[in-house]
Amino acid sequence: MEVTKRPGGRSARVRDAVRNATLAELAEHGFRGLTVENVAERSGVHKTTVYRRWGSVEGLIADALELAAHEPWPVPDTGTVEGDLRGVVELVRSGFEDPELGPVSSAFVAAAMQSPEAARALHAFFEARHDQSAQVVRRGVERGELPVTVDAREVVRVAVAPVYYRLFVAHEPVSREDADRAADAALAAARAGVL
Amino acid sequence: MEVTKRPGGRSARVRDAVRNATLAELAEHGFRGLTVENVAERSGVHKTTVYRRWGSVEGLIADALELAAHEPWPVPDTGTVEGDLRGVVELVRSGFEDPELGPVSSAFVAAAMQSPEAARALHAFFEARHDQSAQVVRRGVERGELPVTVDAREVVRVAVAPVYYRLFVAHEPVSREDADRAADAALAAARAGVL
DNA sequence: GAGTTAACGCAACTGGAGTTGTCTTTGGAA
DNA sequence: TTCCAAAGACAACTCCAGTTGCGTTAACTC
Repeated sequence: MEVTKRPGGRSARVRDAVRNATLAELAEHGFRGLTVENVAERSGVHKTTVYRRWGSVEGLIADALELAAHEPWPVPDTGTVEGDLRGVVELVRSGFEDPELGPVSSAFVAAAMQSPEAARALHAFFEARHDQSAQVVRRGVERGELPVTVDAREVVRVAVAPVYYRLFVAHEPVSREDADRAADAALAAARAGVL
Repeated sequence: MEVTKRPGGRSARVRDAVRNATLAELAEHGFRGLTVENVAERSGVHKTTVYRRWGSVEGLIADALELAAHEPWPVPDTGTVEGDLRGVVELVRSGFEDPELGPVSSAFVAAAMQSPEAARALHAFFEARHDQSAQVVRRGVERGELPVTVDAREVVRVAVAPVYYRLFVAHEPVSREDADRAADAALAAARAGVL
């Protein structure tokens, strides 16, 4: 994306300013409170510029999302699949509890439900996340803790799904125990050979 | 909710007209395309009235959601837990593929992410759904297919979660096989005693 | 069946999101 | 250095979601 003919200097500064402003606004006011005008004012960039380059709030979010997708994320390494997978799920859960990251992450999910552009960006984001997280499952297979037939990415999906389901669909609280149980369930299914 | 001092006659007609118009608009244009003005015009009710009684688009959705929560839904009865749980998950999956129900259901999920009011309504909705669906698990326990210690509602959650996760979070397609696998995974975990 | 008032209809208004046309700045190439 | 075009700034405008004040209708009460 972003086929800019002038990547240097002012354009780059503007882009960074807008991205940072987007994240800051998102953290403060969430997706509902995100407006192009506020982002423009906060970044010091004129609103017409933001409209022309990003088009809308969804565009802003899609752009910020691409940034986030490239950021590395700390895959746990406790020595056992149980510990690692629990760690991954707990990382997800606690991320949404964080007053800084929580609103931003939630905004991403919300935006993707309304904008195909943001949906594509979020899809790519999770594609990357699944790949990274699947590592803990693959290590488990290498250690002989899991059958070689397991679909590592699918195990990750099944493990984290209940957390997202509770948060964004059923709108129930998610405790640490809930997260652990979800990880354990995915693991049990993998051991039983259904994943 | 809805402490109406004049539940009869005109007020009731207005309420029904608006509810139906909301569902119709939702089915046609989805959550993004839902506006108070369109609902007002379609229902033949003046927009001021809609604004005063429902407040906003989210209010309209929350109201429609309460209706949906009370509607019974066909819990499968195939004779085995496998069949029943697969049936439940497949019912969820196919529901979102349905050109009629799909957009409406998706709109509910989307609205709940932006409005506490809709979130509460959706929470109640899933509370009811979980209760009804848990029946298939309880029957499995009675038949001796599952240990008596299982948390029936939790099994349901883990079973359907991957479908919602794929659809609304990771934005991946969900095949029938994916749905079956999710049901099987929850079942395997239940048999292993982790749910 | 007459009075009361909750609920609805109507029209005019407000505010802010998004657009358009034009001028100015500046990055990059010759 | 010079030049040109891409990208940004600015102001003025459009348009529509949401509001307000007031008149009208029709449920409920006695």
